[in-house]
Formats: sequence, C-alpha cells, structure tokens
Amino acid sequence: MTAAEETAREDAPWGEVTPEAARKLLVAAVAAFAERGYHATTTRDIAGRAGMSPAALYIHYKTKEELLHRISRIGHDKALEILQAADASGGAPSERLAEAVRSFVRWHAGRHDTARVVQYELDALSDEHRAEIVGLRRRSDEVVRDILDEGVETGEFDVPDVPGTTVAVLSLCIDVARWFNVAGRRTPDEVGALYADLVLRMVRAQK
Amino acid sequence: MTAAEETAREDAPWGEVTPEAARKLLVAAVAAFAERGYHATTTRDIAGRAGMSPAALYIHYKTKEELLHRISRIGHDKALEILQAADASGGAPSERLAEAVRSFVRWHAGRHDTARVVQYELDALSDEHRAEIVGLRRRSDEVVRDILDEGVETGEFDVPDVPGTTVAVLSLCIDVARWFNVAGRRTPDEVGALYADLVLRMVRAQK
DNA sequence: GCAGACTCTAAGCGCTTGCTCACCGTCGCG
DNA sequence: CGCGACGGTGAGCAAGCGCTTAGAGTCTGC
Repeated sequence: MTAAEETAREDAPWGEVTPEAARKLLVAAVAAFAERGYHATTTRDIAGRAGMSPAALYIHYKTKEELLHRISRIGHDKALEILQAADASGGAPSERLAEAVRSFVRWHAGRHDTARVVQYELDALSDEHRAEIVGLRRRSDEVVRDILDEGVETGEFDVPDVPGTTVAVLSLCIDVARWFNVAGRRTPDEVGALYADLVLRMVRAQK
Repeated sequence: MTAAEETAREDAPWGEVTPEAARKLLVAAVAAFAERGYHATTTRDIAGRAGMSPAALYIHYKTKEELLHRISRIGHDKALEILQAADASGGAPSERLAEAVRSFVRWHAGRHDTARVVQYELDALSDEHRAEIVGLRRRSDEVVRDILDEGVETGEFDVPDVPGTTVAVLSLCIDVARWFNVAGRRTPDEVGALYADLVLRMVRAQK
C-alpha cells in the first residue's frame, strides 16, 4: 500500500473492506445494528439499506453473525490502535494519559454508531469470536494500566487502586458511545477535552 | 402498609409485584433480559424459567414489551429514590455527592442484572413508555446537577462544566452494570467506595 | 354443593426469521 | 464468438416467533 492509499484508507473508515458490495453491506449493518441492536435487525433490513436483495448478503458473508464479527474485529483493532498511538506519542505519563482519553473519547463520540455496535453487542458473538475480541480488549486495558503504573512510579499520579481506576477510566470513555447524540450541544472534540481533564483530576496529576 | 411490611418490601426487590405468579415471571424476565438482551429473549424462555407455560405470561402481562416496561419503571423509580435519599441525607455537598455515588454504584453492582435491563434496553420500549422513563431519568440528572451546583456555589467544588460533569458522573455509575461481574474480585461496597473517591477527585472537593 | 371467577395449560395460528437454491445478466479471455 | 466465472435476484423453505383460544382445574362465597 502506498502512503497515499494508506491516508485514503484512514479517512474512509471501512476502506479495508472489499469488494464495494461487501463494504456497502457492512456499512448498512453498522447503521442498523447501532440503531436497533443486533437481534432486532433483520438480514432484509441490512440488504435493503444497502440497496440489494437479502440473498446478496450471503455471497459476501456466511452468516449475519460473521458480519457482526467483522465489524467488531475492525472496530476493536482501531480502538487498540488509538490507545497505542497515544501511548507511543511520548511525553510524561500525564500527557500520554490525556492524549489517550482525548482520542479514545473522540472516536467513541464521532463514530458512535460503530462504537455502540463494537462495545455493546459482544454478547451476540459466537463463543470463539467473542474470545478473540476479549483478547483485544485486554490489550487495551493493559495500555491504560501501564500508563497509570508509570505515573504512580514517577510520583506524577496519586492512585491508590490502579486496576480499579483503569476499569473506571475505560468505562467512562466507552459509555460515551451510549449517550452521545449528534443532535446534542457538544462536538466529539469538546467531549474529548472535557473527559481528558476529568481523568487527570481522577489520578490527581501534578503538572 | 405497616412498617414491617415496608421493611419486607425493601428487602425483597420485587415485593411490590403481585400476585406471586406475576412476580415469578418478572424475576425470570429480568434474568433472561440481562443475560441475552430483550430481543434475543423469547416468551417461551421467560415462561420456562418461571416454571410455567408460555400462555401463562399473557394472563399477567398484555405483551412482552409490557413486562419490560414494568421492570424498567420499577428500576428507574428505585434509582431515583436512591439518589434522592442520598441528597436528603443532609451534610455538605461533598458528603451528599459521595453518598449518592456510593449508593447508586452499589445498586448497579449488586443488582447488576436488573440495572443492565433498566439502563440498556430503553430502545426496546414503545414510544410512550420510553417517554415516561426518559422523564424519570431527567429527574435523576437534576439531583446530581443540583448537588454539583451547590458545591460550586459554596466554593467546595471546582467544576468548570457542571452539565458535562453531571453526564460523566452518571455515565460512570451506570456503566458499572455493564462490566460488573459477580465472579470478579470486588464487592458492590468496594466499587461504591472506589467510585465515590474518584468522583470527589473529579470535582476537586475540598474537605 | 354448586355457580362463577380466576389461574393455568395444550395446541396451534399467522407471520417473520435466517438462510438456500435455481436461475440470469455481464464480464474477461482463448 | 463461445464459455466459464462471478456477482446478483426472486421465490421460498424450515424453524421459531409473539400471541390467542378452548377448555380444565381450583378456590371462594352464598
């Protein structure tokens, strides 16, 4: 992939899904799952939104659950990538923590339809697929926990309970996908900034 | 209702639901909805868990959605009551905020099956029922926002964005229902104490 | 001791669901 | 030009869904 193609792929969220018909179906499924939930969405609904017949879905995906799995997998990869990028950005633990929260929240707000499916439809996955996804989530956990540990070590943070605070920070960010509303007053950037500040207060970061 | 009956009702979560068969069906529905979600749960599943035939459900409830509505209504009443009780307990804003978070979180952890249904199945309600529930949620919002406002006024809190912080505090508490696991290491009391501390840090409460 | 109300069941109706299959148009290629 | 591969459709199947109905058992009040 050239640099230009890579940039285009970053800008177009589902650029890695080909051919185009498969991507159209997947985008339609994200919208439907986010709006009504996985179980309340029918294959006819997905195909209809994509402007295709119900049978077309089964040319590109074996089952409806495979569609959910592909969405969940790509979304979790993206979420982990965001946290890792923030961690790799360098700087003091407090800077990296703030950047992690800011960008993680921005994604959950800006792509709240995708995030809602990714975060709240785990139970609908098959046992194998769920196990795979849970592994990715554990790695996201570790990125945040490691930053907190570092900050405690340098004395920058005052956190008596690192595992508990890790859960709370991630929970706070993830739940943005549930309540965020495009019609609301705040932009994803604003929510990201607010939440980064709140989390720095939680760990009592010393500048 | 005598004081003794009131106490008994408090201890038994669904004590206000009568007759017993209706309560058994409702308890079964809470378990099933929490485990698999509203749409993935069948009326046969609910009746089976209650040890009854599918038709029995329709003697006590007009539809499956009415069952969800009763659960949601009772749960939201309880949630609001918890927050109001904390607010009415007197004391400084920081004490009332801590008590509100502590008891609200304790409920979301201890009754995480009920809370999960109450907080995450709103979309499955009919338009009228959802509107009623949304009204209750707004009142819960107001309790927390008022405490924050008071604390800012007395100078006890340092909160630049009260509406945003209100959303964050409630979101943090509510999401406990999603991740809390009985098999996990923490008790509801412990999570409540941890979260009360984290929230006091978020508002930079001065003792 | 029996009428009537109440609670529950067995059976099943009409419909929707996830998914399949026989078939068809449109390409690239020898 | 003929032909196989590919990506699509219309129709429909088996299963499961929410919910209904006819009738049976039980309990209460007179």
